[in-house]
Amino acid sequence: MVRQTKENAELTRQRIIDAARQVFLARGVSRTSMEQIATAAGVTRGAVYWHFSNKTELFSVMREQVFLPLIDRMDDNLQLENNEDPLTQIENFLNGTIQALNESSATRETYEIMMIKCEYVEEFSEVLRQILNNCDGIIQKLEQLYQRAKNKRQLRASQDPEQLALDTHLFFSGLLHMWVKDIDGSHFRKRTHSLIANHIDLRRN
Amino acid sequence: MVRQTKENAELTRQRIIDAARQVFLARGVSRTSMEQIATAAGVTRGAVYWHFSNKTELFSVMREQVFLPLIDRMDDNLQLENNEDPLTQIENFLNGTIQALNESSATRETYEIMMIKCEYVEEFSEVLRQILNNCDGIIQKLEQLYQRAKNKRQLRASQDPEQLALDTHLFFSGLLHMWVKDIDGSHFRKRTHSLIANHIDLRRN
DNA sequence: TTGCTTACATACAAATATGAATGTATATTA
DNA sequence: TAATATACATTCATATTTGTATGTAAGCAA
Repeated sequence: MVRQTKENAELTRQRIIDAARQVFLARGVSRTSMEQIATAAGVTRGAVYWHFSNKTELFSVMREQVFLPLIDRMDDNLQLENNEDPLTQIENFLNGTIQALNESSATRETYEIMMIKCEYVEEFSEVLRQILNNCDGIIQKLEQLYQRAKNKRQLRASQDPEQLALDTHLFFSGLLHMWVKDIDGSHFRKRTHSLIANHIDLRRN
Repeated sequence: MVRQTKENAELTRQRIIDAARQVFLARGVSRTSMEQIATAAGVTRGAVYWHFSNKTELFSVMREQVFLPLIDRMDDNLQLENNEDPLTQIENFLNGTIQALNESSATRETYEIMMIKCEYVEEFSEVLRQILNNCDGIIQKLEQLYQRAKNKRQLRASQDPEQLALDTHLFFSGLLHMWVKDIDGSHFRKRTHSLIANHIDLRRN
């Protein structure tokens, strides 16, 4: 088979991305060779290089396929116009992210690759900066929501929205890391819901 | 120079470990070759292979040089016999760990390597399990301290020591990650102290 | 239908890495 | 002080990986 139709080529491209995710997950990004990805996708390196100029680009595409939609969802979920009560809105946002991990293996695997199967050096340190920037956005939105909660007297007195937002972000950042590392689910995965509820409850008036 | 005295050999060994840390930090563990480590240490690969059987062993030794003392310090700091008030004890423990990062570049660099310059696959997944186990120990001790705090009526009513311990652990886990990633210090490093104080304050009666 | 392009496969050259084997001069020990 | 073990350096054989270059059959446009 030498020349595919356009749609088939698109399928091949996606198969390569999926294969890359599998191999990255199993062997780590650095140890993964283009040959291994090609084999896993059922093509040769020629095909991989035709679709992607190198491993870094392939990694970026894989990452963006999962993260761009995720960021959109976050933006939706953290909208200020939402008329739910702010604290519940935050809780829903946190739960929603965990739900995305539970429901989509591509999302789950990509998170795992990015957290414990990737070394952030050279070309990859750019990715780190993007992550940091994304964090900033989330923190800002959390702060605004906490501010609204404060205005509505939902918070116990003397709580600073900025500090609460940072605390929540760090909590959730830690939770995601533990969720990913806790592969067998015994420690954290099963308790996520109550951990989040408790975290929010600490703030409630 | 062909045969060193025992003490000199020990110095060489330590130079190799320090060199490995530098190269791991700059290039990531996977991309680092024994040759690069040797060059950085001012020896040849022969010397490196003489002291360490392979890169994995060298990595483990580097890690343990920093983490074993650190775990000891944690154990000391979280002792129940300490007669300080429990919440302050937790706060001191958290601040102490951050202080260790600030004061020792070896500690700081090793943390950074382990968090964003290492891929936890194959031989390295064992390390992940060790980390998880260590976390369990910390969580348990935090829980006991929160229990003592509760007995002393330091906590606001209806707070569960186990949940508080988990929340604190996740907060601190996230903080360490952000601390490491936030290289230029603009986002988190400078505010660590107040973040910790605020986290503990949320619990105080 | 012809001719150009596409979507790959195959082949090639260069670089890099590893572990082990071997060499060797000096510490150390008996 | 002779024998041996140590602390390396040097050499070697063997993989692996990468990017590119080239080949090729089939799709597609004119």
